Amino acid sequence: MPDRVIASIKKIIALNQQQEEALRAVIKTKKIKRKEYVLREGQVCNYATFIVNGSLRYYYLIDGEEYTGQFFFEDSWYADFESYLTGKPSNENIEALEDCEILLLYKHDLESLYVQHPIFEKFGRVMVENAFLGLKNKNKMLTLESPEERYLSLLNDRPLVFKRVPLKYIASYLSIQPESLSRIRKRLYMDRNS
Amino acid sequence: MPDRVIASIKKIIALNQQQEEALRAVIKTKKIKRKEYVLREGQVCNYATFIVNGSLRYYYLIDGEEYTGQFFFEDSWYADFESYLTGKPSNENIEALEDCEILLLYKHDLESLYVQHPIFEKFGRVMVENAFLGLKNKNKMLTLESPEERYLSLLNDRPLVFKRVPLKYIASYLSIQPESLSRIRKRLYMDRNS
DNA sequence: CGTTCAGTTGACTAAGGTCAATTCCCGTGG
DNA sequence: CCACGGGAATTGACCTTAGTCAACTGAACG
Repeated sequence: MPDRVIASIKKIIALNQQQEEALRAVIKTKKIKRKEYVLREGQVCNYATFIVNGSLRYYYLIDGEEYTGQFFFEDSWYADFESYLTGKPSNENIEALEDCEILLLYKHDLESLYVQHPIFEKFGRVMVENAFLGLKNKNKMLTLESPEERYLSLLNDRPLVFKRVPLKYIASYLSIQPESLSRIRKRLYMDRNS
Repeated sequence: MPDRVIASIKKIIALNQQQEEALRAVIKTKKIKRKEYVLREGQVCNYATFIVNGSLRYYYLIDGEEYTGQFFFEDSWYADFESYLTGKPSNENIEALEDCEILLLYKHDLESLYVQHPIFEKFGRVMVENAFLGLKNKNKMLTLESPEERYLSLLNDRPLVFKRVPLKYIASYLSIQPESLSRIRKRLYMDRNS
């Protein structure tokens, strides 16, 4: 079952037999059910999560409102790097949207790997870079696009999201109200047939 | 003149005499005039910039429109870490808002410092973390606050910006049109006196 | 003194927010 | 297997506010 995560890492760095074994030795597997949490705010995110099956979202809770930051599906990684890097408690909640099988790679173990096999440092660096890029993209989306454009971009770029995520979370991710998302969809539908 | 940058770094890591000398040896100083550029899109940002005097902003140019990402004043650092970390050309333009004295710490030199004095790695890590935090904060501002609230937050948190940055760039930073910023200011002013 | 550009103002439009009501869908328990 | 309950999604009515385009003002600079 950890084969998938090995394959994922091999897309970033080449591993020899020995390195692959070292990695396998520290990977923890875990199952969580829909609506359960990988991480709750207040906890330190001292691991990176790889999704084997299922989907996750993370959100902030502010004044009782949820603000969804991102969705993740199988074969992808996520960690709250703000918490991971600084060791401070996270203010993110990472929730399973579907039943999940996930793998955990603890910071402690990854740092041991760095020492034994420095090639893993590149992996760590790429993870952080990707998180960076993700944030920048979301920033761009929010600054450059109107709510309607954001909806269309998401529909175009990640149609899978609409198959597997409830609309209210998508609205939250797009920074609009569910009612507005509903109207945007209706408007686009009606425009198309006129 | 590099004393200020030394002081800034010492807030993050303790330096002995030898380490301080090694650092001084690689710091480059530079002066740029208002409206000149530290970096133009297409160039690789292979250095971090420390501002001794003056102010900078960075912006993206998209369809002929400028989107201001952030402002920086004396005693602060900036780098496009997306470009810095990946070595790819930047799509940011870093422009002087006022005449500036800046210091450059090249990636090449910083990496040599890592080897000679591993303590500098912490400095590098903290720089990346701070950039991360900055992005997250901007994200939060854009998702959680209305244009008016963004204006008020900026006014409250960084009044200096309003003393030293033209309103049109502030509008761009807040992701609103200059006309709207003008009306927001008027509205707030009139509400206060009624 | 005139040119230029930042900033403001006006008129208008469109789109998203809010609150309330309704419908739809799905899972659970009887 | 059906009925019911509850949350998700939609719809309606109304309001507020930002965007757009155009005109005007004002200040800085040569």
